[in-house]
Amino acid sequence: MSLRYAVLGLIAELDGASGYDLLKMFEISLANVWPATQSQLYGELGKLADAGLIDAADEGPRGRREYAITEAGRAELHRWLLEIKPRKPMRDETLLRVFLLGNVTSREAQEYMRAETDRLDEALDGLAALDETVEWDDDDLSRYGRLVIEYGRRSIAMRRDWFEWARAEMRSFDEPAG
Amino acid sequence: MSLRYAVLGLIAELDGASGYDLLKMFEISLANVWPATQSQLYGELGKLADAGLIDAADEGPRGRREYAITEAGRAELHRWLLEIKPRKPMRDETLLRVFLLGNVTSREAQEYMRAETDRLDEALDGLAALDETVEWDDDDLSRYGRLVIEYGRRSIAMRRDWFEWARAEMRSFDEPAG
DNA sequence: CTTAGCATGTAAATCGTTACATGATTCG
DNA sequence: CGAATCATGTAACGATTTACATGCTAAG
Repeated sequence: MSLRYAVLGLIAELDGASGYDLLKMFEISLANVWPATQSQLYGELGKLADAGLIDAADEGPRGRREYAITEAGRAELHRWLLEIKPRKPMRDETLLRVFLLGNVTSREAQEYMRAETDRLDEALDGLAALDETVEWDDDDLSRYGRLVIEYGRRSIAMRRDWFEWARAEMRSFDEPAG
Repeated sequence: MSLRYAVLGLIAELDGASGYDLLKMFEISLANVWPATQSQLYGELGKLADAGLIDAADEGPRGRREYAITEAGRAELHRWLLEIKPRKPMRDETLLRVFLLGNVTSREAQEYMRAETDRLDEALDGLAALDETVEWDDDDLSRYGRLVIEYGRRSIAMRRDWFEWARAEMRSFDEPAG
């Protein structure tokens, strides 16, 4: 159900947005936190309107249809944000690989870890460069968005350090058990 | 497609396992990295067998059917582990909430962050306690599993620190922009 | 007038979750 | 025998991905 609230939340912050607007918004902001395709988005807009959580305006210029959040929508969003606790474990494909890394040779496994460390180093450099060019506004989306970006940075840094540490650990796997 | 390789990888490491065995294995090991339901598992076993990546033995005692990985399966697993790079962004419901936190009052948002910090502190305590009781074997699954557990610990610690930091940042949102 | 960008939708396939259904065997 | 555990499967629904299909409008 999370996409539903991602869409509802974006409509609430933009107030007056078309499916197309939201799609662009997803690309530049939510993409790394909760990706969504165009198909999914338009489908969700229909369901939200049916549920009375958003109002759809009549068709404008190019068949454009603007949506605005209703009072019921605001209440539902508020409830979801504060009262519903996420409890589903996140899927992490990289970790799944590490978990199964006993299926390749120790040499291959360590090389894999080294490549991942390098990749994350590059990602960190990229983020640092980005940070110098982006200008941040003072609206809610930008302010909370900045916090999420910093989360991303810390997350990458942690992964990088872990890969380096884990690779060192793996070197001891070759030695006879002690 | 990841579940496919999770199952294939587990069969490779256990060599000679039933759907039921794999299900139990998922619960105690992979659950936090790649959860799967019983339905999904049995479905995947059928598909893997159809694809010739695993061999199904005849029905044993209670309708039990043992699976073993084939050479083709090993090759495919090896390829996936080392050559396929994960590129899909991970979905993170908590981050989605933070992103949309401009939709509640600043007070509510900060209280939310504080609660999350506390929750993660508890999780860290729980992990520390667990670490003292669990005994680790010397097989691949245990060794790589231990690395994954450490990843989990670092991940939680990072999240905890970030929530604390972000909450402090949010206090400045109330002041007039500078 | 042609292209790029705006704008919306539908179809098909796969993946994931929940629930239901059934039967065999072991242990007390 | 009755309960717990072993063991497998199916049905239905919702979420996600990919691809296709269509038309409008602004700018060069």
